[in-house]
Amino acid sequence: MALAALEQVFEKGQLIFSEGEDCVGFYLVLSGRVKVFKLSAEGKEQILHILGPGEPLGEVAVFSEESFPAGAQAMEKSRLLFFPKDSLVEMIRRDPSVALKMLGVLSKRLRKFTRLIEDLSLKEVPGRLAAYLLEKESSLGGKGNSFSLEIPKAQLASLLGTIPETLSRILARMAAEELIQLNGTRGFRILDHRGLQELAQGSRRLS
Amino acid sequence: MALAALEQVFEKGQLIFSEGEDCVGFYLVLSGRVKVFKLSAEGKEQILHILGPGEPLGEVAVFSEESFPAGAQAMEKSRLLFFPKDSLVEMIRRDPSVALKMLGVLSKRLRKFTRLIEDLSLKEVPGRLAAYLLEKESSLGGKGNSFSLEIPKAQLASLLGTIPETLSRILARMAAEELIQLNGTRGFRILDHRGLQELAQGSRRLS
DNA sequence: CGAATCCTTGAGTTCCCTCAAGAGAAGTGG
DNA sequence: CCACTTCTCTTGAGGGAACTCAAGGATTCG
Repeated sequence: MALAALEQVFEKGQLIFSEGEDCVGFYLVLSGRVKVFKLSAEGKEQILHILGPGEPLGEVAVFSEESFPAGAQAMEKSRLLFFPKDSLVEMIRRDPSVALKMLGVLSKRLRKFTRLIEDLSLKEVPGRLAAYLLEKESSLGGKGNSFSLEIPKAQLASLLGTIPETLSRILARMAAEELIQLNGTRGFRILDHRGLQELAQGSRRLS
Repeated sequence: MALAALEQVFEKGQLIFSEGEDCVGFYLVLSGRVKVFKLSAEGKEQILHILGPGEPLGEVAVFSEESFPAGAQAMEKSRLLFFPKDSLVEMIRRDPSVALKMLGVLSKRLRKFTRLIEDLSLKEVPGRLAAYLLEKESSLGGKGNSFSLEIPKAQLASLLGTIPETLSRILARMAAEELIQLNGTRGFRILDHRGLQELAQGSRRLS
């Protein structure tokens, strides 16, 4: 049997699937960026993750035989590869190492969620933001260099479990304390790594 | 090769492993109850899950080749079966269906975390509590029957991402609005299912 | 250049946490 | 069985972090 896989293109803002929908397969992101999110009754959004090229999407639903636990939407024009449910099971049967790989992916995701839960429950917004900035600096720029967010601030707020207004205020305070420097709308430079680290681990607070 | 597995007994309150420790294997709960948790810098605790007989513990660390992402502690005297890291990989090699089963377990856990994140980020404490009570009623008592918490309220608070004082106040308010009835320290009866459901989904608030 | 989106700032409110003290339950030992 | 300690839970007063609502400023895009 051939491993049927179908390439699909989603425009910016297009829904890939909604929470509660029946799962018929999973996706692999080829290009673009996709967000997975939850919505509250009042419409507030919590982003669970943002996926880029090479990352799988919707695998969870395949293994637990239920509907999608969250929605997914393209943040920009994106190409995805769709795998019908059965083909994954088939792939595992052919090559058991696929299973181990998949277990690794899920474990990593679980770890990421653990951290998000920790952040939401045990840290304040400045701490979450500090951690995010430090991580982005190292993955995008390199220590001491300036870097630029790849997502709008409203999306960042939703990723950090807050709202744009709060995010904006906290960035302003960080800048006032010379922890960071803001360049235009999305540009950043970290001035005080130590200070941000202390914020991230809760041993310091903004005044 | 024999599948080495070692039975271990942990007393109430005893640590099974700490966050950050190197993972040398995983456990299966035989009896008792075990909590998995995160601690903040100031000592506040967030319980990630409470595991009972038949549930695996610490699997995540096995697959992602890193240290434990959270700590684990016995909530009462518990017997656990310990499996060295390699034996799980070996089990999967012998019987690939083990991998599928494990994938199912991880998926379920991921789903649970998704809900916890949703709760922490998008719901208020009364909503989380209402959802918890409804779930416990159906798993312990049966609709309309009274039931009794199996954990101290302080632990419940930590599971819901709040503190005992807040929990206590909200229970009192729920009782005042005749949504629930409190019997002694741990006894409950749900009087108004509809009301609690509305609280849980955010379409109603306590006054 | 105009329209639309995104971002910032202000004022006010709410939820929940902190701190503190007392009431209740449970376990221990005399 | 009763005093004792200890643990758990409740209740009050106060404060702080973050949300809502509202409006103005900045960017981006067609």
